[in-house]
Amino acid sequence: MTKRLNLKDVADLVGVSEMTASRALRGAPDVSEKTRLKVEEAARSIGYVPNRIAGSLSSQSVNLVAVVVPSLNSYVFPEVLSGISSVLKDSPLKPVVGVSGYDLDEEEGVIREMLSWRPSGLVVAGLEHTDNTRQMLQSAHCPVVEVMDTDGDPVGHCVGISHKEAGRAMGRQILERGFRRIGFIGTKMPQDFRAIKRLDGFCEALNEAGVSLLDQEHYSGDSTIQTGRDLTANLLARSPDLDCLYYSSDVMTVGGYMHCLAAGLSIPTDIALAGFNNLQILEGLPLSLATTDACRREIGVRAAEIILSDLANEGPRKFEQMQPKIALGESL
Amino acid sequence: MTKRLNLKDVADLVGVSEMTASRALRGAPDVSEKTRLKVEEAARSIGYVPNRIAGSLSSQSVNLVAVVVPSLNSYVFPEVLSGISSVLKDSPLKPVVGVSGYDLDEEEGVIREMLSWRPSGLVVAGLEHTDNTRQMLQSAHCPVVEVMDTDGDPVGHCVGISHKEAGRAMGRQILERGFRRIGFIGTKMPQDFRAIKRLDGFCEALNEAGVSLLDQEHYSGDSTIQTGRDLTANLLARSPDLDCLYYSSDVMTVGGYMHCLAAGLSIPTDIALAGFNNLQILEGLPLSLATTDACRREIGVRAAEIILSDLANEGPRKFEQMQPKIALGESL
DNA sequence: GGTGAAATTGTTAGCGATAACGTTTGCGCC
DNA sequence: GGCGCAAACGTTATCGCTAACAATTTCACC
Repeated sequence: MTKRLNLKDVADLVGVSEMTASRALRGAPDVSEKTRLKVEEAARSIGYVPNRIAGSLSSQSVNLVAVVVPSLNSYVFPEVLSGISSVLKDSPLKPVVGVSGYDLDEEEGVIREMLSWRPSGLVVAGLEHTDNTRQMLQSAHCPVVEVMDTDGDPVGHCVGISHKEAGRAMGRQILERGFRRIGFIGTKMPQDFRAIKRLDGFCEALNEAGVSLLDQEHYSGDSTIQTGRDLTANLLARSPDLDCLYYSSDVMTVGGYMHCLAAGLSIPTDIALAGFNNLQILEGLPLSLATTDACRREIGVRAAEIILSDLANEGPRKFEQMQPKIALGESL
Repeated sequence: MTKRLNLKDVADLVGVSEMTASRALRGAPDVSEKTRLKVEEAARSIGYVPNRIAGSLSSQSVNLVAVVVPSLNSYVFPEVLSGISSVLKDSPLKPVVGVSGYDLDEEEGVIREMLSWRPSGLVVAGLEHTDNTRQMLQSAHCPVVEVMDTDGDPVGHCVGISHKEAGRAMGRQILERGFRRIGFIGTKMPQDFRAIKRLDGFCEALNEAGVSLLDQEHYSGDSTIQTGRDLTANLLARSPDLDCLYYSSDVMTVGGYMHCLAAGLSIPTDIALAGFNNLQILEGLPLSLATTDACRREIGVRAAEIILSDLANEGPRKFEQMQPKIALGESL
């Protein structure tokens, strides 16, 4: 193991002060071109990597934006991330991801960990948090954006869609198409607040038309095609007279579709299917499945933009509600 | 905006020294239970979040493990991450993810950024790096594990599978089943080294039997079902006499399957399909598709274990080659 | 009560960089 | 040559915390 390199090593090699070396490497002004080149060359030659821990402590600024999401396996959040990254790419900031596992206590821990690095911004999925988390977000010395959901009481900025409204809209579409014997397949309730809200809105729409949910199935953990297929089989075995199924996620809907393919059910004649999110996996299927676009990428983009603008010029709290679009496809 | 809280605020509130407060909050020994409780209570009451930047600078240790992967959209790496996380969960270390976008220059930047935070360990996917990256990894003052691939010359520890061997094995299986008119669909070559290696091995196996690849299609960017479907359609239109297709990823294979469903082709009679990775999306399909399990989770687990053990007791460089298992399914 | 060792608390000195301000150098111009 | 200003470079203090060591308190036991 060789010596740990620091700025002094570079400075000494060139024969300048640490300050000059620091300025040169950061591209700060007040350094002659000649010196800058010498310093850069020296740093490269010995393989110096600046110590951002020291730099950040000294400058009281950290070029990171914390992003806390429930899961990376869900096909949903990578796209939000991608939106965030695309905006931050043109800034000095970098996203750092934390995963909360759909657990508010774990979220609290992850957010505490994140904030302990004093990031320049924090993006967190969802509006539901523990009291401690809310206090931390309140007193965080950086812009905070709560994303995905607008049905609730945000602590910081907020960008998302109304899941309740999304559920209601899909309910109306389904009714409008004449379906009346409707089932639901979704995540186990305590875990996914947005899925609950969609189901709430969905049921409201049905109730307004005097229709009620006939049957439902729940699961916990990440959504998978297999789960969707199995639960669809269960549900249809138990309630064979259902004519339409609403799923809390497209992944599950695809599973339902697979069940239908295997069981020889035709869609939407035998059974209609509708999901949520407008995930990429829907593209390329022989049948286009009904879904609601959750504006995931756009939410990420706006979240990052809000952080940048708040950092540039602290403005009032923003609350932006996007309008998710239903794609009816051929499955309704 | 309220005052930025620091350790002194907590210490003053309790009436102890910063050092005692620091020890209490870190759970360090040499603090009376009574004092510890008072300090913890005080910290909670004012909402103090420790500043890990300062802490890490002072203690010269950072409880982070950097993980650099090409993409988070690919369905592949989240599972490696999950393996890493499951192991680190029982340690003080936390994973931090960086995304290199299948670009070695970007990888260099991401790794430099990561190392500038002086992490306790670094996991990076792949053995191919720029010269600068290799130098950085060489002189990094933390354990480095290169994962996924064993066909090459690792700088640090290495855990993975031989993609060349995996390709060869699948080639043999395909030949053994009597297919001779074989096509390939994969990522554009410069981008994905492991896909190249699989194709190399695959072709070697064919050549040994006097068979050669009849046709192929390439794409760039992330693998999607749609792309798989489109390229399969293209390829079969151009070379209708193909009897078997090998894909560089299961996602693409699923796309191929979807094309067959839509085009009324029966598998494997009309056309046989084989992919790679053994992704979760294969589960629940009406037809089980041939694939090779890439041991993704297990690789993540071992990588994290190696970091922990290296940290505990610097040992010799490790090189671990896992044996991927072929699942023939019903598509060959 | 005095003693000594253990338990607990405090003090000092950095960690490696940068902000802020001070000093020197370069150089045009009278 | 000397003045004055700007560019280039250096010095000092500090960011918030912790390692290492010093000082104090506690307390069992004679």
